[in-house]
Amino acid sequence: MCARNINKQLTSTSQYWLMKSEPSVFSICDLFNRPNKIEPWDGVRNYQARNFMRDNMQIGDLVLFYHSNCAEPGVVGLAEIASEAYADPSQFDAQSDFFDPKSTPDNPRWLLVDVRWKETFAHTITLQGMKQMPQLAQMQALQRGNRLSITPVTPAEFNWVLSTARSA
DNA sequence: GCCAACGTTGGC
DNA sequence: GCCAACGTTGGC
Repeated sequence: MCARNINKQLTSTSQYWLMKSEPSVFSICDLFNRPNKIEPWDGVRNYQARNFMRDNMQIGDLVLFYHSNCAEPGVVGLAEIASEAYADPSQFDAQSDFFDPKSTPDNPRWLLVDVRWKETFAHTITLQGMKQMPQLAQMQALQRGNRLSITPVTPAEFNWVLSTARSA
């Protein structure tokens, strides 16, 4: 076993995540329409978000799928982590917006995981609504100034959002 | 489109 | 290692 795997076992902290996507770029409907409903989550270019994928995510972890930078920002559905972290191919593609000339296949800087659709909520759990919920007052994704596209979610927060979505 | 907040870059 | 300049995110 390599050091990284040992580290992952020791430091794994979350089974639940919130992942943001701009629906004009990639929405939960786009995920639903993918073959096998799976999409490689490419384009993450933030070290903290990368480290979550590399060090803490595990296959089967559940994901709150969040639409950002749109008319009604909020959690729109549920997905799951469907792969270990691996090199993001777009970093090697000179035609891609995500091209990184400083990265090499021998030592890739950026990783991704595959994400699989599980559920699309009947109603969006809006950012505005979540801000009113005392149960979510500590939720990392809701803290002022937070811009991370991937954040851990506690089991209590996750269960609250999911039960709210399903009872709406 | 504005702009606050934040991350990254690079000169020194 | 500091920090100013710059780029990006994302709510509004």
